[in-house]
Amino acid sequence: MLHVDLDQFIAAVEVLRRPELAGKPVIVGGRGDPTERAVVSTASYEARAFGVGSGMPLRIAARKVPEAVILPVDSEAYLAASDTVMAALRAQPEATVQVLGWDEAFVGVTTDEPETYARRVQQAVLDASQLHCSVGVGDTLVRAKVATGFAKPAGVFRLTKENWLEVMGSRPTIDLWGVGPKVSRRLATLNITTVAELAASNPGDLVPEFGPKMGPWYAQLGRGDGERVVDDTPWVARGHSRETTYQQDLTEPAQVDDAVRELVAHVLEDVIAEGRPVIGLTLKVRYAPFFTKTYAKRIHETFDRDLVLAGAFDLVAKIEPDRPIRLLGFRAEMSMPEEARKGHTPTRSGW
DNA sequence: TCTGGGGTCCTAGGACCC
DNA sequence: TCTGGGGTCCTAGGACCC
Repeated sequence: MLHVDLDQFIAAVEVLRRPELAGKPVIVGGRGDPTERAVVSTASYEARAFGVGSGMPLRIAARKVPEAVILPVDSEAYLAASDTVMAALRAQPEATVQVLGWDEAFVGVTTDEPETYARRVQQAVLDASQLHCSVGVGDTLVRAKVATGFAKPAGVFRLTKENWLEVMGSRPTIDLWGVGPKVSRRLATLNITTVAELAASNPGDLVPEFGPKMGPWYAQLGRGDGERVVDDTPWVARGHSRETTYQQDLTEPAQVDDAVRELVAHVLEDVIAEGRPVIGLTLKVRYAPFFTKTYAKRIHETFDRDLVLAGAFDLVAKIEPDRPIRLLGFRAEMSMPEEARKGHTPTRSGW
């Protein structure tokens, strides 16, 4: 199978509609105002050369590259570009397409010449969208996904059982898709620092540290093994949430009340569009300066706005008083159609 | 003048039941 | 008087991804 990933997706879309930006350091984030609390969504190669990367506070990025062009996030434009790209992928002969986000997808296909097929896919995407992409070829989803990292920019790379350890074995575990800073550190306490060491580990040995599911899963990840089937089953959302970081910390209860009403109203719009009842609520609170608490409760299946709002205020009542609040998030979990409980991947989530 | 916003899934521990 | 063992549900929190 193939893993297709657009290069510099957001920055590339911005440059497409503003050609004068080509070759300049472009940073996209927040409302495009580096004095606000926001982070970088994407930086162009030119901006990355200055050490700017996604996730970095916008004001720090602006300080690193004073001459950068800073643009607001325009999700509708990216979604439209994404739809064009995904349609081009689905139009490929015999392709099964599993969308992972705005700018990437797995493409399942049976062919003796995957590199040739990959080049055709790249050309089709370019023709349809004027965007360049990189393609990883693999015999599992994990290997195809990891291969794409070696294909950038605009290339093709193959990673299979045959060359997995040769290519990945000496790399740190954090290079794996699904291993982050915390897990790589915990693995290191078990004397596992490289992919080869993880691949050679006994799955059972990881259970005490990571639990019955995650332990064996990490061992499998180290070998590059796992799912081999691209699944194009439509995604079913588990829930919807809204978060807001306030430019000024909230200090008054009345401010919190207003903020919660607004978040709940927005989430309910999304939930109502899904047409499935709400069964759970979570309130996330980031207290200034920087620690986060979540409060959750289950509720009986309901479509009723007032019941959801009442549940939200049950959770608000648990907020620690006298602490300034920097962020509020509200999530509504929805009941699932029984047949959709397992196995689906989000088609769209952030960037 | 640090640290977005949208998601998914897993785990620990307590409550409660038989 | 002391208190097993299995199970489920719920809340809180952790980790990761794009």
